[in-house]
Amino acid sequence: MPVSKKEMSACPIDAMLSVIDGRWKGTILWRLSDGPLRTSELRRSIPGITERMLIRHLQDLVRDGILIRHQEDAVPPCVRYSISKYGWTLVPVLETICTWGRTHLQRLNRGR
Amino acid sequence: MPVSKKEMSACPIDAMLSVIDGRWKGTILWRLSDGPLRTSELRRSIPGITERMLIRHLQDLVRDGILIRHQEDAVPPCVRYSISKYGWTLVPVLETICTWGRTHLQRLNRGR
DNA sequence: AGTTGTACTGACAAATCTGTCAGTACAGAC
DNA sequence: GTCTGTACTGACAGATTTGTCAGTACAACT
Repeated sequence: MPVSKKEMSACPIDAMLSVIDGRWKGTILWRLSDGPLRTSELRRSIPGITERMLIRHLQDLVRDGILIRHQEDAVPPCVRYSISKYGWTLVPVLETICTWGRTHLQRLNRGR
Repeated sequence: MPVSKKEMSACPIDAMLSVIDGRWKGTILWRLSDGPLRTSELRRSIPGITERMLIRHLQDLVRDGILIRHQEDAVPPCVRYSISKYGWTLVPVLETICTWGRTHLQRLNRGR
């Protein structure tokens, strides 16, 4: 049995979660849904994230086909990330998740 | 900065994922969406899960208000879990996740 | 009398994920 | 000539999650 869901079960729920699961992936996609950003712009727009984690998550998302990496061959390097056509199919799902999450947060706050 | 999303950020996406995140939680909810089950029935219906993990996840889900634990005081003990009214608001979200996950799995299979 | 089944807990090992730190190569600013 | 910024990699520590194993108390069955 796989220890992690990332090792890919045939369960569609697990398959979906393996794509957005990661401490910062939701936030990254959220930022990029307003338009493409450079690596350093993303880093500055997400308080608390480290460069290392940002790049690891970006690579995951590119590998899964959600993001596209545009590199302009220049010095200093200039890399821009954008949501792919396929990635856009994920955005409405994130919005559904977000809507439920918002009511959940309200429920938690009412609870005390 | 929290190491884990479980420590509760204000991000609605993270809040939602913290509820269903866990190696087997999706599967547990999936099984229970067909109706209440006893602990041991759940365990037998989910191949690969251990009793320890099942119980840990069940307790999380009860704590989050998603499941209800019905105990009949009898020997041997008889405990049944069902999805709460609040938990049912989560089910359509899981279905959305599942739908996307299914197309994602198809895409992965076409890719080789 | 020994085994099985029920629903759980506690202690701990193993796997995985996240964060920290140093280092790369080059350009432009000071 | 030193410092800053760019986009990354590699090695490793620390945290978190998952899995393994033993143990509980009682009843029913053989």
